[in-house]
Amino acid sequence: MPAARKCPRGRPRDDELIARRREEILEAATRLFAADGFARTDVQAVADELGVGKGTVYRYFETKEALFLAAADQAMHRLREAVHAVVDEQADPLEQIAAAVHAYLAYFDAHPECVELLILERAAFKDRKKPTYFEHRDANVGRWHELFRGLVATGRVREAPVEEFTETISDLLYGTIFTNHFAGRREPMELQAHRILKTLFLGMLSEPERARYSRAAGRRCTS
Amino acid sequence: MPAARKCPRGRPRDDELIARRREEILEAATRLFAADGFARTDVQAVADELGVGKGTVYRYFETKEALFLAAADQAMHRLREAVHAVVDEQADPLEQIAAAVHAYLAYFDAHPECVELLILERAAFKDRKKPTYFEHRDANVGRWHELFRGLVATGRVREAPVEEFTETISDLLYGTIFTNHFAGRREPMELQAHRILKTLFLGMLSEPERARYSRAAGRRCTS
Amino acid sequence: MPAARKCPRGRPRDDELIARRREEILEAATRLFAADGFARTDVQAVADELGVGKGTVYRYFETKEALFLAAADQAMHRLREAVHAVVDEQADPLEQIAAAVHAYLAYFDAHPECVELLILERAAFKDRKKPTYFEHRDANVGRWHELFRGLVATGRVREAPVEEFTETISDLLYGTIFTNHFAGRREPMELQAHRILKTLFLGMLSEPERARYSRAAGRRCTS
Amino acid sequence: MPAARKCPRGRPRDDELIARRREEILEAATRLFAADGFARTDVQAVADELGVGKGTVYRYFETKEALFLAAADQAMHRLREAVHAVVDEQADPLEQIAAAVHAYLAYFDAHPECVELLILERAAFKDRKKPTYFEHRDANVGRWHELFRGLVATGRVREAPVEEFTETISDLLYGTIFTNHFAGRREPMELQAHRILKTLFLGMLSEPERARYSRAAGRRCTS
DNA sequence: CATGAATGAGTATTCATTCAT
DNA sequence: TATGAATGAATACTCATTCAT
Repeated sequence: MPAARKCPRGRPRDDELIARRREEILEAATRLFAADGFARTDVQAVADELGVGKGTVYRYFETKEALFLAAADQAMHRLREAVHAVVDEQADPLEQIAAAVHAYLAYFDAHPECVELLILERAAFKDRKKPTYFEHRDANVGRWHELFRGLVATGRVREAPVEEFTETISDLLYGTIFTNHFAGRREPMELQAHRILKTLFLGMLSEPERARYSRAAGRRCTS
Repeated sequence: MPAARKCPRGRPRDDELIARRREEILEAATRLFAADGFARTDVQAVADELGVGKGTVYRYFETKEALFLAAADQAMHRLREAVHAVVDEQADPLEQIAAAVHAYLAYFDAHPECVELLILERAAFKDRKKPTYFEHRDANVGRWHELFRGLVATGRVREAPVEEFTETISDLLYGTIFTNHFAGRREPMELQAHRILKTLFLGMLSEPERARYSRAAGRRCTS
Repeated sequence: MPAARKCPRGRPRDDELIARRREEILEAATRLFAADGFARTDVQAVADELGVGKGTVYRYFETKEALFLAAADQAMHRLREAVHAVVDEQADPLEQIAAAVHAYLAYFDAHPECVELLILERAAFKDRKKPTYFEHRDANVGRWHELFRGLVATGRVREAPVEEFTETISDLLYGTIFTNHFAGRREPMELQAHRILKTLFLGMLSEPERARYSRAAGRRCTS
Repeated sequence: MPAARKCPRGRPRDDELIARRREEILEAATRLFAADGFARTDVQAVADELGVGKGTVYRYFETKEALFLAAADQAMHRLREAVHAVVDEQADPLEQIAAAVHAYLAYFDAHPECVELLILERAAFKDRKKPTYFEHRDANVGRWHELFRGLVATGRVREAPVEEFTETISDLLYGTIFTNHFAGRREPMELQAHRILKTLFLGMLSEPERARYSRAAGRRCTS
């Protein structure tokens, strides 16, 4: 008799154990993939890192590819959670934007491996899959569109299609984390967030030049 | 007189042919690397594409890696040339900025393979080399710093360290080409350039909100 | 108590099987290397010979080179054992020498592949390693020096530095196995051993000539 | 008749030039093959060493293999010449033997590359060719047989088939040059020659032991 | 369930040889 | 005749995946 195998009353939470193990594998995988790249990381190395057999890793993830994609997905999930958490603390929409920018930069500042994962995913799975990053971004963008619609309606943000704002912010942040990571930029994260927000909110031109530029742009559009 | 020792026995080398062949290899390589990734592209495939033997490719590039890096370098060189060409046609500094943004986006719009190359380089050669993109960027940035110093001095751009401007523009453009390429964004390139310039120059806020934000930002800084 | 942590999850390793497999691989490798040379022997061929996958061979030996050197080492070990076994059966030192000579020649007569291995090792690993043969020889020579010292002391062998004897024997045997193998000499092994021992023990000269030669040599030395 | 093919009076000695060039190539090849082994020596390297094109080497030797074998053959030729030269200076047969032993050892002492060539030839061309060394040896051995027949007839060497003597000497010398070269033996060449001759001529046993051994050997043979 | 032994497809690189010039 | 550009056959080694224990 294989016996109580964890006693009467219960045999509880094998599921929990399984979930925890899954997380552990994903974390080890993230670390190693980010450090060595997809091709140069052996599944064996992931198993070794955890002190388990290689077969065990394969019980949790069908293929090396699935393991990698799950790791990328996890990273994006956590980014989303981190951003949501601070956004929800703010009432004012502009403050929400500011909070989101801070949280976004802070997340990748604290988890540079995640930037690596974004790159690696593209390099390794170009034609097999829509990038995880954009999947997550698109799932989120509707909410920001609404927010901007409100801001335009209340006259706090200038008139323009709201997509212009979300895309610009999105691109700027995306480019920033890459540059931070690849070029090894050492600007303190807080200052960087301020700089970005200031430029996004106010632009670069001086007051007199703004007027001139607006007029010129207007002419161009109506011509 | 045996003539200026100018009768090199044997088949003479044709430098021009060599240079042309080199370019051809690089172009085929760019195409294939971009299409399939570094690891999945055989050197054999590059040779086949050109109808030459594999050994010939190796006569021109010591290793597959060298071939790849040369392709990436060529792409960046051409970007630089394309940008310089249009910038030099403009006299007004703000027009120069606008021209550069257009040219940058137009280049990657016309050569999406180059975006791929940037990604692949990072994924494959993370620790072996400073990314080609940033090497070229850094070689260029001084010129833009000066330009912005002039704009600040003449009061056309608001007071701020010029690095803030160059970095913001740089990051925004970098993020934009990636998003365009990865997420398959279909916004017409010209419109995109306008959107980006408008936001960079004017910011997002409405006039009344600008005042409020400036005041708040000022308070924060002095507190 | 979960029992002496002696329940290693998973398939248990079978050390004996591993050792046997190792031997088998070494034997196949010896055969093939000897037949075709180092360069012309594929690791795949070794695997095929055993009906296993190539990867399996690499589980046991890190590189083709390591496989080869292990094969050479095994051959020398066995030579040593074969020689020791017969030497230990003899009490008289001269008989021991005779037994060693017989065993040495018999070993290479029975295992001509081993002669090949000696050659191949030198040809392939000249600058990477002290030849296995000489490593083993040097590990053994002390014992023979002692034996000869005893023989000189008891007046059974003429006065001379004992190294002269060991080196001469060693060189003669070494040259003999090479010549046997390379030139395809067909002299029966037993006769060959007798011929060698007789010459080593008695020399080639006739009695009268010995006297003359000794005198001449003496003159030369004292002059 | 294809015309004077050699012109009127003069344009002399192309043949001589060709022969000289051939020698040069062979010398460079010997050096490089000995240093790096057959497989690791590129024909290109031989060409570079001489400052000529690779095609030129191929004009003189059909294949890399032919080049190697010619180099080995040249080495053996020179050995033969060196030995003959000193032998012919001696009148007494025993002195001739001594002179040959000296010359043989001196040759390989001065040209260690030749030892390498012997090895390499065996390793690379085992089944394609009778070793050059033995070809040359066999071409020579008849002469030594005669010499020994004379020595036996005149009672200067003990009664025995003359092959016993030539083979023993041959094997001992062969083994000696290998050991010298492989094990890096540093015994001065002159001393080594004396040691070898003394043992060959006188044997190792003391006078009393000789008698005993001879008797025992006799018993064994007649039993 | 966990393990790790076994497998074999997949690939960059070298270099002897040829032959157009 | 000499050259060296072009060629492509040949080959060790890795590592994702499977499956017997």
